[in-house]
Amino acid sequence: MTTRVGKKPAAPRKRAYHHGDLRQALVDATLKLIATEDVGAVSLREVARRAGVTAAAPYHHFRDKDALLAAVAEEGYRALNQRMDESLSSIRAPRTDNQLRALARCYVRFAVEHPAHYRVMFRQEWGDEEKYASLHAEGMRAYGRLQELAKETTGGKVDMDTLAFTVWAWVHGLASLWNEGPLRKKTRSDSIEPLLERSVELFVGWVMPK
Amino acid sequence: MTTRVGKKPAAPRKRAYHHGDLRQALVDATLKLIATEDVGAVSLREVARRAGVTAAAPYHHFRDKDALLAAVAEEGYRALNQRMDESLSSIRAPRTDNQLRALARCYVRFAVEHPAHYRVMFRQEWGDEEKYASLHAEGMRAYGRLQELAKETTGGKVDMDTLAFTVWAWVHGLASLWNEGPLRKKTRSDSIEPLLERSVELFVGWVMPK
DNA sequence: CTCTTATCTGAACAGTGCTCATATAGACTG
DNA sequence: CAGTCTATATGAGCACTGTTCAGATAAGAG
Repeated sequence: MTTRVGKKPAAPRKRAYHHGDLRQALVDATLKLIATEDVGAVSLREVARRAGVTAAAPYHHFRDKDALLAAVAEEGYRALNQRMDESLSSIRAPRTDNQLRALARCYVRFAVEHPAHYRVMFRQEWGDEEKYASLHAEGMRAYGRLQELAKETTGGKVDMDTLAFTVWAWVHGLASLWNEGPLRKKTRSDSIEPLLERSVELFVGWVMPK
Repeated sequence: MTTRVGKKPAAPRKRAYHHGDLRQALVDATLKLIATEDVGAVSLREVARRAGVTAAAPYHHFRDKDALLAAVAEEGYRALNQRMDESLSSIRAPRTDNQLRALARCYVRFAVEHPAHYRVMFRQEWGDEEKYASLHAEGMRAYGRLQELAKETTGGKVDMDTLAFTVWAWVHGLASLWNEGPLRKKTRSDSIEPLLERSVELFVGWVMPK
């Protein structure tokens, strides 16, 4: 039947079929949608509409709506990872404290610049790591950077995972609290930058005292 | 028909057409729903169904679905605040480090024990603080505890708000990362307790060095 | 007792996720 | 080239959703 016969060995590029590459087009349409609207405005039908295709077409590329959103989330992690790489490689004095500063800043900035996208990345639905394996893989790449940094900092002797977790919790908390509101209301500025800068210095002072 | 009590001041029993306190019944039904299912399973119609009422009835008590969820969120903050109060008042040696430990533990535990409820409390929809004034008020009561603690810690001299924010970000991050998955997968235990305990000691050691 | 008002119903509308039989267009085989 | 074969897209349809609205009903005020 329509179950895979194993003939097609992971086509590197989907050529011009009916649409071209509908899968990516759907992901892009979703990204464009959540860039302005919030994630609640994402409906499979609207996404299909924007891709110029019927409501049933996406089901040939994604198992269901969650599968599309998972692909969007995965691309979020990819973008975040790339940004972290760029940020780390552009440090003049690559001491661990500067690396922590760079990672924290670009993590929080990414989340604040793309709130809906960031929210999709952390939906509870992605819990099943077999079902969403590639998403988890990409997410773990991000965590890997924190782990490496933690290893350098602690010298591997004490509880490096706890440190990495705690750092992640901190930046994720800053970003989430800002994006979801309650934190935003307590500060004068409409930018997170001042708060971010102060929190970073506070935190770095704790983790890496001179 | 069941018992027909003449007076009905505080609405003990669901009565026929006009049922005692539908508003609270709807909130309770939602709470019962998200105690087992996740928040995506909450539909106004299902909640109405469980309250033994038609789909249109809730609209006499809540402007829309979000208004119901906001009431649920508000009750979440109330429960959290109560738990924090109890926790703080049951400390033997009320030093600031013990207070921070207590707050962090009971905050994270609440979030982990009621993941869906906690998630509702931090929906981006509550951004409008005029529209959801009472919700924001209850949320700020929770933040107030952190602020007080930060004031005691810093003696009011340095950046107490930054400290309070950072602490909040930390506990919120721990709870969120655990609930939404990525963190959970990196630890052996199916309980957050070991990780929580280590993170708490790490953090307290930073904020309040001996 | 009548009248008023808050509450609840039943029906309806538009929109959703998803399935299925059917149509079509590239790609593969001969 | 013709003749498949299969992935892709369609359009209709189902069950469900949030929300509105005219009308029924109950509870309380006069």
